[in-house]
Amino acid sequence: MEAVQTVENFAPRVLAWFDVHGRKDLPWQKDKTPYRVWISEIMLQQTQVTTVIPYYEKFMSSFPDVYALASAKQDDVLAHWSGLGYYARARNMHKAATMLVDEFDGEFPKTVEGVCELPGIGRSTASAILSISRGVQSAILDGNVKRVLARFHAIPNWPGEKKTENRMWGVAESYMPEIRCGEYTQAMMDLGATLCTRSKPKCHVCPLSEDCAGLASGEPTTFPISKPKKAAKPIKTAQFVVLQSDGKVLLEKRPASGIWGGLWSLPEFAHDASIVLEAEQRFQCGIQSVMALSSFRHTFSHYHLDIIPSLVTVKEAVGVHETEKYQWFSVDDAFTLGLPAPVRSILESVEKGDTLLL
DNA sequence: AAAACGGGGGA
DNA sequence: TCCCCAGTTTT
Repeated sequence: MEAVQTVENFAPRVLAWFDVHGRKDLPWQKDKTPYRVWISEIMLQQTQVTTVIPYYEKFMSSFPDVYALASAKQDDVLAHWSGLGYYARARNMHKAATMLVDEFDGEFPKTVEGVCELPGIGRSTASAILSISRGVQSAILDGNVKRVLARFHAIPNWPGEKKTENRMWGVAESYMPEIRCGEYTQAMMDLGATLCTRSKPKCHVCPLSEDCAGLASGEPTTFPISKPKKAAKPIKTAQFVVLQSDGKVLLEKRPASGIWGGLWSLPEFAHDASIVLEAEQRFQCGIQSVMALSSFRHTFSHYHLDIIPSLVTVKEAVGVHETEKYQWFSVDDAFTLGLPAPVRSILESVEKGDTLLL
């Protein structure tokens, strides 16, 4: 037995389902002019159907056509948008209306490329408008369609990846039928919004369930796979001490490998260590004063380091012997060495005298 | 708390 | 070309 010829059967099944279960009496489905469909698509990008309906009705009665919208005050347009969010889209829409009137003679462009020239309209929205209002054979790829296709093919990649998205565009176009284009677009949106939902999809009544790879996998909701999370970086904390004596600061040479390998850094203390106790113990010297410097976060590729720097002055450098590992430098000389960026920054603040408190 | 959403705009 | 953003809902 041959596998089901999906490309042949996909759209007919979706359309047959739509004929029975699809929504056909929404306000923007009455008089499907490009203008009315356009406004609905922009509103629906960000809000559920039930919320959009009253906004749409009011918007249409105030701005019944592109000329009314183009000649409206931006404030008035924004007032009609108030509560929908993403106000840049209202501004884009208003701008697009003036462009349509001034440059397109009030007529919507006939091609996807042309419609995409308008601000706020990209490939998917352009295809939605043209297929629904004019029957143009051009596929959409909004969140609903991405979910349906990702499940149907058990696509193992995140749709946010350009490569994956491009492949999905190819699939979407390949399923776009030659006839009933507008209804097919509507049907795919309805399928995603009412059946193939993010959680608890109603696979048992889905017209595509028979050869849905996502369902076959047993875990359809794992598709589309979610954004790869960049393993929340651990946060480490350390105290960095600028030990200062006689105008010089003590630097510590880092081991050749690992973080900041071979660079000159500042002595580090555990975040909960007492500066005074720790410094006297490690360096056998009398502390004269301790001043806090501003704490800040340094981020590595794999963790955050919260740095708590302080400026510690000692009476004499006695007890702090210079070794391979520890050496005294004037701040000016220190700047000529290889220093980790945060250490350089701490020394700069010391040089400027940016201490916080005694 | 984090991801999703569709397109714009800056790196 | 890639990445981040807006502003709200959903998970």
